[in-house]
Amino acid sequence: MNTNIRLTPQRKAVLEVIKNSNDHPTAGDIIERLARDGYHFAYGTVYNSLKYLTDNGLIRELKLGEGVSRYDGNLHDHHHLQCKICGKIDEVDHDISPQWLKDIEKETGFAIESHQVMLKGICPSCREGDSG
Amino acid sequence: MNTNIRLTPQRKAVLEVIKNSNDHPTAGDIIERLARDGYHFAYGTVYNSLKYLTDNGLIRELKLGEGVSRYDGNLHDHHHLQCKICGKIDEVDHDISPQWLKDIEKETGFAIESHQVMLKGICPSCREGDSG
DNA sequence: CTTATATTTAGACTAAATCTAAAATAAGAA
DNA sequence: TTCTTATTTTAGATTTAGTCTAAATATAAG
Ligand SMILES: [Mn+2]
Ligand SMILES: [Mn+2]
Ligand SMILES: [Zn+2]
Ligand SMILES: [Zn+2]
Repeated sequence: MNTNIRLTPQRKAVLEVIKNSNDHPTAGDIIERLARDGYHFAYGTVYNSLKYLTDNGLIRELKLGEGVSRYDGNLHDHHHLQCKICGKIDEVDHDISPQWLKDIEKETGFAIESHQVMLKGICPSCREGDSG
Repeated sequence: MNTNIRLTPQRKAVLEVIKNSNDHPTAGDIIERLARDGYHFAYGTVYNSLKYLTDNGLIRELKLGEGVSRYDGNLHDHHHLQCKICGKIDEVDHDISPQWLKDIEKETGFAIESHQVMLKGICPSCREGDSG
């Protein structure tokens, strides 16, 4: 981990946008929000900044299986729950049992370094008036 | 679920390739293997077939956060473990606690329909002679 | 100030997947 | 069978997310 983090104006602006969002924005969302704030950075710069901030632990990159990366300013360990209908992403603070992970390590011989639980379902507002 | 499944020669060939693979191939891998077997289908046909087979429950589509879909002929509920170094994908039969899911439903109000645990780590053969 | 290193920029490029419109195939009715 | 309709395949264009490149700019070190 790099102790000497260099926050250029571009990186700072990207970080701010993410810290001020709680909807796990994509790179595209972030570029839009930057533009709304008057910042017009090159696409490559935004992607480089996202990589830099992720590599330095200031944000988290989420790959929820949509084919797009999302970014998260919430650094606590948590999982995500996405609504199949409206796409809304909710957070889950419960973590899975450490024993479960140990059992899998024993069984597979892998050294597990990270795990992510991706849950899909129907959110409360989409459940209202559903026909299923 | 559709009870009237129509297996065209193209769909049948794609299904065969997946059933004969245990490495969770991508669409690209599948096209390569089809070519090796003498089949030269249009890209669109292979993608359409994969969608058709997935929608009809004959195969599973996996999105492990690589930006590519993989396909799985193993229809039993299971999770996946990928090596950060060589990319190998292993299967995990342990399932997470149903109570854990119920707790999350109660807390979030979501009706959970599916869940996938994605584990990352270092596989046994990549661990041999590691310097970390 | 001068040189080396790091970063940004615009735009070309890539890879995976989807879309389109025509051609081919299969199914159903007479 | 023949006519008609629905489904599927095909080749190639298009889309989307992201990476790469090389020049320009900014920062740091001597
Ligand atoms: Mn989150
Ligand atoms: Mn599997
Ligand atoms: Zn919803
Ligand atoms: Zn490995």
